[in-house]
Amino acid sequence: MNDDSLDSIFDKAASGTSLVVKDRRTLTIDYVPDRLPFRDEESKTIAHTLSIILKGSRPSNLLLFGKPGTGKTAVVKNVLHRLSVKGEELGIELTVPFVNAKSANTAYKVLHEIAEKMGINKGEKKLQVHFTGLSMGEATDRILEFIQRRKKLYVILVIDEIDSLVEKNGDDILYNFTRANERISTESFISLIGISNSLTFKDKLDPRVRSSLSEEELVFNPYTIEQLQRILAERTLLAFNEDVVSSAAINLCAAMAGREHGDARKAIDLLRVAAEIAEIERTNKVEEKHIRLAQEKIEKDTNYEVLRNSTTHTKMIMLAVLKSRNGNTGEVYEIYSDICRRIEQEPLTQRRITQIMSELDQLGLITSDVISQGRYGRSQKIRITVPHSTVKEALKEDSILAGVLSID
DNA sequence: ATTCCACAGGAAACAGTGGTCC
DNA sequence: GGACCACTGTTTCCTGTGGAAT
Repeated sequence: MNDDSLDSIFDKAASGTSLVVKDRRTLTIDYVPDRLPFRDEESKTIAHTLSIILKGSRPSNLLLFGKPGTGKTAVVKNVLHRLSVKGEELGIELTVPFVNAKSANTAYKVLHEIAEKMGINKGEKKLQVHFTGLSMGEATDRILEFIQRRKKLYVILVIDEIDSLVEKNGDDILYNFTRANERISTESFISLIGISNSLTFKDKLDPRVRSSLSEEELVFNPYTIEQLQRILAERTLLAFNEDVVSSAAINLCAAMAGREHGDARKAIDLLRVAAEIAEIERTNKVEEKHIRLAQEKIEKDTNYEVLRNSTTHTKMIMLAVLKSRNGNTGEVYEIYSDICRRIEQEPLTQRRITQIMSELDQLGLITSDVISQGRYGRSQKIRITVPHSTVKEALKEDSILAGVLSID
């Protein structure tokens, strides 16, 4: 590629023009305001439940279930956006803090995030919830005190990925919030919307929390391939220049994402990466081959990034699995310990290694089958599921491990 | 039927860090 | 400045497990 073409690429980037994409943002966000992600029934049910708040001024809680990419979050954001507008028109003071429990991955962080979103931390110093230093009880008290003092404030607290919060931290925080209204003596109140990827998470809840939290429940089924096609067609209209994306490409994209639990987010991501590939090729069409290349690229990039950003010990375990002959837990641990010795690092305990391996399994970087060898014990047969070249490439970037890799 | 192996994985505790409160 | 708090990563201790060997 000569300098002229490089210049023209930068010029185009600076002017924002592209042969393919006209609005890149609509391919990177989950939710486009005022466009329901083809979940009319679900949207109406949620709106109906929340309308109680406007009409009758009393709290109501709601639980939503569904696999990732089934539009739960988008629907809630959409409905809440409209509710806020309506509330404003009616002169009702409404606040809708939205917390993702996967990024705020401890109970305390959730409280901190709520305080941030509600603007508590910008107000009176005595009520602020700093990101550490307070007890859980004190942090909860401050939030409730803030709500109490506002006399008539309706809070609709949305906790996304609520199952991951409960799994890691128990349901204490949910207990506190579902009971909070008993402690508020003014007209203010809190309603709770929980969004969960797992249907079974309710079983882990205290019965009192379960009964008040699941006043209303809604299950989001995976999108069908036809629905995915409609979603993609609509995004294509918003994001791409006219006649850029072939209908065959949209169909393939929908079919690929449909195979994996009807994940709309994945479908849109696939389209975005395909568009990037088409742009690099400097064509003005996104076709089936771009979708297939995008699928490969996404898989490779994700694995590579996960590995590259892992700790040195995690990388050493991957290397040990790579080097092991039969992939038994014992053998892998021995090889790992040997690598540690060679680079003069203290090995972690076998218990910790088991834990890291189960994390790698969840990430899909390795798989393990339990095999029983009778009197010779039970073990796991561990295999790497990503191309070995990807693993080596990612490991090479670690200065500590580069030496070990070059010897072998 | 019992023993025994080589683990898996839960629970609790600990160390170190970084923070607030009084 | 000492008491207290939460978080992350780890270790220690312990119980449970499937099936070949005895």
